[in-house]
Amino acid sequence: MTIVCSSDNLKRAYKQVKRNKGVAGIDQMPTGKFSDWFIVEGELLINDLLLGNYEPQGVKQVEIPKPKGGMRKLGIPTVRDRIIQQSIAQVLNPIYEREFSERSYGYRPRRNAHKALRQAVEYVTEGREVVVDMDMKSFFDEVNHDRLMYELSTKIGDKTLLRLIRKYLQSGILLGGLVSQRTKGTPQGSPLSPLLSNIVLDELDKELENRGHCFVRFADDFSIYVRSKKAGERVKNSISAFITNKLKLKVNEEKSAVCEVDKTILLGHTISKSGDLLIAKENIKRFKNSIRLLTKRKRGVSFEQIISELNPKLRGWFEYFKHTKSKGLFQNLDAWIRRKLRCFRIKQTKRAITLVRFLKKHGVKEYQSWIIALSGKGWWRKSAAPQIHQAMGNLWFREQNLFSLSLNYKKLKY
DNA sequence: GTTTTACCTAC
RNA sequence: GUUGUAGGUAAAAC
Repeated sequence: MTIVCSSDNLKRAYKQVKRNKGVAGIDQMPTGKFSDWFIVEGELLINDLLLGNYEPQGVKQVEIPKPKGGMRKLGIPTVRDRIIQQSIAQVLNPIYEREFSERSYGYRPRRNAHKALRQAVEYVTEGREVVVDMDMKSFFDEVNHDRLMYELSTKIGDKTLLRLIRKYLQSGILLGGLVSQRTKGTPQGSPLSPLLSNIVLDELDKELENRGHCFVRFADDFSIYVRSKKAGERVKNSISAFITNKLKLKVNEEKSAVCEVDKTILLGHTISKSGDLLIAKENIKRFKNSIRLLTKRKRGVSFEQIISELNPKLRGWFEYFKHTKSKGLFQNLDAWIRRKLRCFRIKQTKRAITLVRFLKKHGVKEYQSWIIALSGKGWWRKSAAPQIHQAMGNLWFREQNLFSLSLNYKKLKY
């Protein structure tokens, strides 16, 4: 079988699974222990795979909270199955990558949300200011195994490999088959499922292309850009019909809508009619909450520690949203973060005398220090006082190496 | 060149 | 007995 013929493929798969640092599956074998196990049992495993006798192990069910509320059910395969699936994915990927649509951006090498957004912005600047947002209803639950297997058999000649994939489908490890059907929601978490979802939805891409639509797709979320509301409704209805009748998938009618481009969210962004990217409100709220969590006073955590925890977060968030038009927002957020940190720092002093000593050390007059220290204001009110600003100015934060959203934003523009 | 860490998005 | 997969970005270390 192609996936295990070269030991290099298996090794690469193992490295990838190990790098992801996932937890152990139901057999309790952690990623790090697999190589030891493989030395002893590997030959048997490969033999089973070659003969088509291999049976997948069960999945571990875990629920994690979704960022937008609700829970997401995950089905975590054992490390062994993750490695096998990963090696299958490594073989299938190059085969399918060649023929996938240019407008499909999720789960693919050299493609990402930014490229999808850039394409969407281009559509908008061409005057397509109405967007048809389509949402699939529990996509993985609805995938028809026979359709998928047929599609795979047109590209994959290896019968043993096809049988193995079918086993994964049937055992509910891959797309949530019988095992998960009685529960609500779909377990995800298999290395192969993103690729398979692209294979299933490639048919949709091809149809949209044939009809000449301007669209972007990221996983099961896709948006079609049109010039008028009327055209939008028409497109929505006919694509909806195509999805239910031809693809045998379900459309979530409640979450699918035709609306003005600046009233919908795509990949965490909103696009204005002038073609500017803006950060979606929900994402700003979520971001501020996570900063709040970090700057909540924790026992025995130093100021430097907080900054070093804050920086990667700020940088990561900035990296994702740096292409947006956010000069003012970034400035406001910077100011808000600095105030949070001032508040955190003066809270650390606890007593008035310690606060006075701290302020004096940072160049505030003794008399002024006492005024603020003895004022009845709470910490958050105090943190905005001029004395506090004098002791911990914007420049001071730069010396502490606090990442600045607005400074980095300026840096990329000029 | 290799490794690690952190962050973001989608499911 | 508590966090999966894929893609991406940055930083650090050797």
